[in-house]
Amino acid sequence: MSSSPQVSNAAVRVRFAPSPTGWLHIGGVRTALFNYLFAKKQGGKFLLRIEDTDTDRSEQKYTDDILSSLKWLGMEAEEPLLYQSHRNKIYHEIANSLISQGLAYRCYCTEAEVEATREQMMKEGKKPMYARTCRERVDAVTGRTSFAIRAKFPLSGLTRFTDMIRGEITFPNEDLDDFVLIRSNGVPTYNFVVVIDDIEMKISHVIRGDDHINNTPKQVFLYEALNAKQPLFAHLPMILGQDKKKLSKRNGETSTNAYRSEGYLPEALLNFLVRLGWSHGDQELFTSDEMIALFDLEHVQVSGAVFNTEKLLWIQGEHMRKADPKRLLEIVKTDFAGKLSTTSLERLNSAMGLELITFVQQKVKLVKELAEQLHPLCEKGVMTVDASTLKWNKDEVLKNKIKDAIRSLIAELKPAAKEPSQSLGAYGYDHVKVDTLLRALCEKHGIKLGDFTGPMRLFVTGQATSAIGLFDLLSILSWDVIEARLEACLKS
RNA sequence: GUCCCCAUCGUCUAGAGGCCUAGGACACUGCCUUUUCAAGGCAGUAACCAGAGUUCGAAUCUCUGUGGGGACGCCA
Repeated sequence: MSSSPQVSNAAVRVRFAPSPTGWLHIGGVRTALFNYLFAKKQGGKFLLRIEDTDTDRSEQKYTDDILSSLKWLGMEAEEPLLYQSHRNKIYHEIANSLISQGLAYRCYCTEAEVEATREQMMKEGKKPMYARTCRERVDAVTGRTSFAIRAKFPLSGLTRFTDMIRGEITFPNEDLDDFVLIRSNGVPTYNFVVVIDDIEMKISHVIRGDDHINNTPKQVFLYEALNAKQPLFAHLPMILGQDKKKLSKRNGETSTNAYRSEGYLPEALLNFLVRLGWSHGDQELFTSDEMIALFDLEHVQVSGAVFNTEKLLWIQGEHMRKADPKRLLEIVKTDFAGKLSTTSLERLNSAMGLELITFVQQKVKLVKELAEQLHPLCEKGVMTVDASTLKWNKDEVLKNKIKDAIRSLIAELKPAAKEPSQSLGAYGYDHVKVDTLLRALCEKHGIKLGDFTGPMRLFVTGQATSAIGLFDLLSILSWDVIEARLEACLKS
């Protein structure tokens, strides 16, 4: 995504902070996008942090995927990435300092004990929480060496913060837990490190999914405990599946690379995503520059949005038609080479290939479909086709008339193509001329144009449905290929 | 269960008290165009969760109810 010149506002710093425990989630992309757009619009910076504190589930391949997908989408970090796994020492120092200030404490309870009280409270109809057994403990428990570190969260009062999208949100402190800062295995938790790192990175605006609203009071407590200035919070509505529940693998495709391999263009995916929870009047279609110029938090929706694949496909089609054919050619070559043969790929690189793309991109929506359409058109030989559905199978007389007409057509075109490997377009047979010629032949042989073109289209395009008209094909494809395919048609 | 958030066509949304007999888009239906159609053009169906209040006036403000979602982890 390119960025138009904006006023520089160095104070605006936002981040996208995924955890590398899965492929880049499409909902994560929307979060990243809103952060990115906000930063670009304000002239601030977009940063990236890898939240890999969950050592069991974090994997390098997922980090690689997140980075390559973001690059594909044109949203790259403007400062070096921060990896939480590299900052363990700092987290421990801060935790210990909180203990010495009386803002955190060591908890010697085992996970099983904590789990037991949680279940008990649930049964009693209370909010499941830690029983605060170790909160006022002064010494270590005899016989136990392993401990977690917990926040000493206030027992009463209110914690509030202002959300830029929803206004003031208030939580009674008594409903909040003494959450864990450092696990007994020494690994710090999300709620703890997110605050430390946002302070370290000088994040001014935390823009994230609204599933984090409930985490915010815990984090507000930590900002105060660490004596740091709170960032401004903006909680985005969730992206929902068709079942109106949080989008997950169960109710829709969530990995970004899946959309790429389906043949979606990055700008189309972003355009679709930006309209999920944000609007600018009646405008549906945005270029990447327009998104940056128009984006604002004021028009972000508060309620969840269902991920609508049909609309995504429509937006994709709109962007496909506007895309630069040269760029589409490159995408076909890098992402969809497998849809073509060595020969068709080679011939696609010619002027003919580019001309075909300009036609096919008007009809087809996905780049994958573009590649599939292009293959038989660029192949040199005769394609195997299923002629059983042709109308002429039911009418022997018609079939002969059509074949006669095709013979006449070959007889007329063959001498015209002085160099058979050239296209007839090179000899003046453009769309209009082909049109006139075919209509004249139909009249002469007493057949309908539709009946005439049916079998020809099947054999020339090599497929049942073609995104490009026969008249155009006859002038674009090289004559030797057309002739061979028409001959095959005569033999069928 | 407890806490938090939310509530306009099937879906994405416009809407900041009168401009709303609620607008746009996707999808759907019909028609047109046409050399196939998967493109294009035109038209149509379709919504303010309910009830009270505030007001001359409410989709817009308040309250209650209902419904939905999210969070309640030594996941992030």
